[in-house]
Amino acid sequence: MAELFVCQGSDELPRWREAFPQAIRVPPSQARAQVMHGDRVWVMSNLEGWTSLVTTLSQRGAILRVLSYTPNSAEAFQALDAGARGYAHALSPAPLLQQVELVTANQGIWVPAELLAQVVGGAFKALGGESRLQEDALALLTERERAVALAVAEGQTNKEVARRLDITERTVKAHLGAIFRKLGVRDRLQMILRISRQDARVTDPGQ
Amino acid sequence: MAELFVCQGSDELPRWREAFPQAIRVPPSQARAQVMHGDRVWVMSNLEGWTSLVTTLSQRGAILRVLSYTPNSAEAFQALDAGARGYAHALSPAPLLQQVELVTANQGIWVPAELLAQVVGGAFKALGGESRLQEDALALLTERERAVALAVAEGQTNKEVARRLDITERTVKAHLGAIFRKLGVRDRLQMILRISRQDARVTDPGQ
DNA sequence: TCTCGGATTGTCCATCAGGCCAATGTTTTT
DNA sequence: AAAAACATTGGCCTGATGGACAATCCGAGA
Repeated sequence: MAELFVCQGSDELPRWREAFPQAIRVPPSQARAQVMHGDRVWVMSNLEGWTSLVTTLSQRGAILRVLSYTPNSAEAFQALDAGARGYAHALSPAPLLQQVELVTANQGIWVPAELLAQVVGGAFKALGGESRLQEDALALLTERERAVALAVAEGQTNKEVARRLDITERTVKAHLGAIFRKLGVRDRLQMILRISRQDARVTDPGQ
Repeated sequence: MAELFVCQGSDELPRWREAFPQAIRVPPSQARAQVMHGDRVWVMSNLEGWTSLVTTLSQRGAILRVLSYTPNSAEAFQALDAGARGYAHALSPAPLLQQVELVTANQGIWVPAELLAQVVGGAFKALGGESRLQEDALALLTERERAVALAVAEGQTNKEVARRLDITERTVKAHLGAIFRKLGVRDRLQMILRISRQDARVTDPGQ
């Protein structure tokens, strides 16, 4: 039961490597030859013909997960329809990837919380995972800090945020400093990754 | 984070008790009062108004699973649509129930394998068939530029990227300049928003 | 062969980002 | 009432960032 990662030579995905240090990288040309029943396989959605590859390998009895740089519901459907059991952002942090691994290895389906609603149907109320943790991070902030954080998360500069909130750029910096301290990040980049992308730790229902 | 089992007085479900010895049985009348955010809840589908109960509790932030004596895809859909993350046979053996627990506790969805195709397929149809892949912003970049972009998208500084790729910080800047030009963005923030968070549009104007 | 795009590095420079120290006024909590 | 937290702004300083202009090397084509 090998752990395999099908990708182009260029993609190293350090976070993925961090999550699965013992896994094997496989070029798409050799995937069909190497994957066997029971293998756990990750496939990048930027490969040529990834859907047919996923179909083939899942019919063979492998557990398929698809990673995408641009997750969207349409692609998620393609992945699931092709037989994948998991679909996530290619740049997801290691704990999240391990969570996906855990879920899919146990006959579960894993898709990003924000796509869940669309995957299951119109009115699916998915209040789990990301949104909750996301709000946890934002919940640590004050009203004003949250406003600054959200503006910065849209890619605005301090000056632009200042104009939008009608305060001085200096004040924006003050809020940002407080935000960084509270969230334990070093700069706006890390902050964005913290509040706008999925973050998860594996839950062990250890009785 | 309690483990709760909402059922009529008659249902004892020894297998369920075996799987979760420490769990609490709750009559449906008290479920709304006792369930809190983060609780893991199992609901029997033979209860009056189980769908609204599931909806309420899942919106409250609990993790919902539905157990049925007569599993079928229609009911599975109802359960998922109401916010449940798991759906299984009420008489499933203990290890399977624990598996459902594990999967759903980790943001996964669990439905019986024989219903999987219909659930996924149904959602697929509901959204209007296959759709075209949006062009990948990363595809516009060269091999090296992509590597830089991905590293930067993880929140790394130019210096860190330089170390990782074993090039000068100056070269990193050169690549970034080319990336910004190609993607039409002004800085790394905008680039990240561009390559790692493309909005999920299902609309398909072409065709 | 000669040109073109890509990878690499350099210097110079204006701007941006954040940290540090400090201040004032308001609101909330104890 | 006193303490703590929050919102606001100031100056100063260091390092990070990105553009402009320019150079070298290399492989793929015309």
